[in-house]
Amino acid sequence: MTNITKFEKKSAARKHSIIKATADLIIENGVNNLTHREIAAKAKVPLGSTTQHFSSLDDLKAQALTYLADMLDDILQEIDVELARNSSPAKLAQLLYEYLQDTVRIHADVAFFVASTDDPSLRPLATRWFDGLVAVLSKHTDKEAAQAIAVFSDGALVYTILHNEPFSEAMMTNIFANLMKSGGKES
Amino acid sequence: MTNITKFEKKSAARKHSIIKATADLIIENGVNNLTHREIAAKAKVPLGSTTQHFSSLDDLKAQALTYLADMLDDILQEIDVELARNSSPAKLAQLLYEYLQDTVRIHADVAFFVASTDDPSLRPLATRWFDGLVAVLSKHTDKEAAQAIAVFSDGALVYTILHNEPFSEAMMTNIFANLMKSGGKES
Amino acid sequence: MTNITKFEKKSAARKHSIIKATADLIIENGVNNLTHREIAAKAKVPLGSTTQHFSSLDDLKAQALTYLADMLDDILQEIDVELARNSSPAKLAQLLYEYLQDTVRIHADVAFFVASTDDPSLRPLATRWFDGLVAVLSKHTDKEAAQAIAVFSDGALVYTILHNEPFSEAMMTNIFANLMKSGGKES
Amino acid sequence: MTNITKFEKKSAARKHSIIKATADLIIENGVNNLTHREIAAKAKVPLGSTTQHFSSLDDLKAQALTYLADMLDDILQEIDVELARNSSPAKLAQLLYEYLQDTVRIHADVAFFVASTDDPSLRPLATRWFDGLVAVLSKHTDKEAAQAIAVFSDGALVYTILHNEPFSEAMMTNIFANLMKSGGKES
DNA sequence: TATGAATGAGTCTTCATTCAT
DNA sequence: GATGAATGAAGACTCATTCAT
Repeated sequence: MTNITKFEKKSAARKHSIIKATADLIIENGVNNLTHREIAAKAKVPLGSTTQHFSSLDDLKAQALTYLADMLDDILQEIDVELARNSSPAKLAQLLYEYLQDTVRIHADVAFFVASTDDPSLRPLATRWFDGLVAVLSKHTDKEAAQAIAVFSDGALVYTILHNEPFSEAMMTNIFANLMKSGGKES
Repeated sequence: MTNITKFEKKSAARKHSIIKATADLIIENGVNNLTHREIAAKAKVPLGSTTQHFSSLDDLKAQALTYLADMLDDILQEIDVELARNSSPAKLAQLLYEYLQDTVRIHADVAFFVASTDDPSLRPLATRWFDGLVAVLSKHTDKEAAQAIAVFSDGALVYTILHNEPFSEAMMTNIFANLMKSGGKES
Repeated sequence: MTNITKFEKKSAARKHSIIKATADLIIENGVNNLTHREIAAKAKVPLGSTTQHFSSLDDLKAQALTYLADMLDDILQEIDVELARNSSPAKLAQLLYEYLQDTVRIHADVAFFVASTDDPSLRPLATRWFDGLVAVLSKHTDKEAAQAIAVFSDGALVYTILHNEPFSEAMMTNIFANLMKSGGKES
Repeated sequence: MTNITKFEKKSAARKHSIIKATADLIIENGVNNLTHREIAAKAKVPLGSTTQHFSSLDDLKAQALTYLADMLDDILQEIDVELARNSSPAKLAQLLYEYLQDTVRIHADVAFFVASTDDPSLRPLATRWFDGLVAVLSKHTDKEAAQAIAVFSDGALVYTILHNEPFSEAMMTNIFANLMKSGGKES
């Protein structure tokens, strides 16, 4: 390993720690309350580092949101695996209920939405979860039901944020049962 | 009409025009991008007027959001009236589809959500639509189905914002049919 | 009594209540923290009244300080009367100690000083107490001792403000005894 | 000298020049009439620099007052040295008379007093001179006389400010003679 | 390349004073 | 004369971004 690569590694590590700190602050304070100073403090790097590696605060924000979106992909994969074993409405409800209990992830989801409200170029981050969920569900039900469930799950996210508690697992079980059944019949 | 009431009327009118301008800007630019200067320009009043009647920008924001929320109540009442005549899933889907086509109103709804994300005291504004819709729907189906439809409709709102087009009316018809039927059975 | 005089009386009463409220606020918040709004609120008069009867806030401040200075004259007269009966150092110390315990009056004295620091035209208000005390004391001791005691008493005022408790009465007795004795001898 | 220390030196120099400018303005205009703008103009630095190194205007004010207080300590030390050689009342009167002739220093003293009137946390600055003077005097007379002289000297400061001329040196000589004699006798 | 001081544009907010009613 | 809405000047403060070192 040459010195140059060492440098690069070090630099990349620092860059990553800044992205991570930014992501943490997005979860904590919301996506509209970022400042270079707070990010530098959280990441324990000099202020200059937060402008050195990123063309602007918006750029850094976008990268942090992307980082968070990648994280959400992991949940999706877990859901995919679980549904392969058991795709009953109750199982699906359970999996989504767990997701709604994860403060970090639902705040990340909110951040995608809020950010894309101000900057349309960030919309793909906000639709990634929706599209992914539809794809996973489509393996077990028809496309229309999959979409219905995905839309419902976004509604449940909103409910959870506004009520400070996840939408009822029992009701989700019933609802998913109906949506999947009907989906199967109608498509 | 005495001079005093004339005064009050004029003053109230100006205050209202500031609130209206703020509401317009919320719809146009999002709830996180308000400044006294832009509000004053939009309302065509001097900068000082925007602080004369409101204790802070947050206060003004809250009043503008309340004004928008009151506006949404009107739609709800229309839906209430329409459903009294015909509460079929297709009719419900049609009414919500119309709502989702109204850019101003869905952006208002988003503003409630986004604002309450940063300031919990604004949450009641964000839940007002949800609670109202549940109340209206409860006249025609059981409570659980009413909630399911309301949650779904929030999801459809998110879908609409993120995709720049309302969620399919046809699919909503199917979905509501299932949710209402099931609601009827289970309760 | 004609209507006009009634008006005048009413107007004068209102003006006086504004001056009184201003004086109260000077004691409470210091002479540098006056606003028309707070004065109007304290006096329970409309905002306009506080500018109608006074050419400026500085004018109002000056009148309020004059009102307070007049109040201090009363103490001086009491001291004068008391000293006529007993002009011993102990009596004098007791009288000044009482004065130093009166929060309102010492804050008034501070206000004169602070105000005259910013506006030399107010200096006469600040020297009125000093000059009056010298005059009263001069009846019982020579001029030089009278001045010495007056200067000392201003120092004791400063001490009292900074230490939040009056300067020792016992020490004042000793000190006055020396200053008066010496004054008698040396002049 | 490394680059880093060069940086620090330059930065510290600028910070110091801002504090110095603030101190100058306190002497010139009084402690209640500071603005960032005037400070920046006086220090010949951009407006932003006056907020870069100080958390608030109050913080800057406090640092400027501390700077002035440190300056006053120097006089005290001179007095200490002089009194070691000759602690006669006449010498003491001469030293204090010199002090009262120094416009900058007496205005600094006034600033401590006025500032601590609005912000009790600044009181230690205002009592520093008094406590120091008592300590120095205590080497040459008893504690009570030392306190008496210090109180008197605060009174003489007030006199000087209000009359625009120092209190008489001759009278101070007499007064100190009496206070020290009595002190000597009573302790 | 890394750093953080420097800058200045822009923000909210306060309030004396004016003046229409 | 009485009122309080209207105005705008001025203030404190924040912070993204630049750039000298």
